[in-house]
Amino acid sequence: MPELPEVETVRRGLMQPLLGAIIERIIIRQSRLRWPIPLALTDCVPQQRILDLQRRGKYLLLITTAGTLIYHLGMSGQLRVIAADSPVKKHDHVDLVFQNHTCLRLTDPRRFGALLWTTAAPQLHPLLAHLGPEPLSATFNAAYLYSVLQRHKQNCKALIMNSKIVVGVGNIYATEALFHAGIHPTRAGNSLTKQQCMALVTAIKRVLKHAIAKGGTTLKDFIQADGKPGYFKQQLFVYGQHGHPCQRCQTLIEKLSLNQRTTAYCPTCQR
DNA sequence: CGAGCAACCTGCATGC
DNA sequence: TGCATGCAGGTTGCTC
Repeated sequence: MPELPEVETVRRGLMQPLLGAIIERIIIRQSRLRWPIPLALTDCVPQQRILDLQRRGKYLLLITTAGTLIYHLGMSGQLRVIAADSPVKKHDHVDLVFQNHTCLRLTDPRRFGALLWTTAAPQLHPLLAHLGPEPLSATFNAAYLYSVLQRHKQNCKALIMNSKIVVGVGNIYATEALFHAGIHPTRAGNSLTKQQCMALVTAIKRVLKHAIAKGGTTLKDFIQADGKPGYFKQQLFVYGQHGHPCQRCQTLIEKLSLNQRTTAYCPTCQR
């Protein structure tokens, strides 16, 4: 489900209901996600207060008095704040129950998501320690991207989706950003000029900011914390548009499989 | 070390 | 209607 804009949308939606809430207990119905959910959570989280809600890449960090809960939504994860006694449906794997009788419910049919715990600074956690810069930060700029891409001959789409290079850019937004930058997805990283890296950085930032402003992209099941869909889908130029005319030049959008992911592009606009 | 790709899961659309 | 197939927003970790 989520790329960076969707996770950021979820974070913003959860801020108001969760900040300051005190955890009463955690209910783990299915611990087998991407990694096993640490059962120690049962003892660690009761009585802890939620101090902050942060995001690093696609990871959502629930900072509590005693440590940090690290959520990842994988492909199909959803987080919603609902009444603690709401009926439990299939794939409702974890409830973080609060003293005010609400709960943060994690639902994840495909179970590619994760819920982990650390008492250290979260950025030191093995999953977060080697992540690249945030795409919306000043650290992610043309000079940086050019210097990194110079060292790789892999196709540029795989490189911008590599979280060691830059976090948060998944299949939808990588596809869209390459269109807006006029770069063909199969181009080798080390073949891009400085100007193209500049265009790509600009396009990534623009697409992500725009998607956040629209509340993310709802394809199938993504919903915001308040249960509403995201509205970015209407702004997609190439993702899912193969067979349709390019909005810029009318050439039919094509698709190919790259790094085991479907990639759409305009053969005229992207070179 | 980099690059390619299998694997982890379930649900859904499609075609026979 | 039923069944097989392929595809889906992510990421790690195995091979070569």
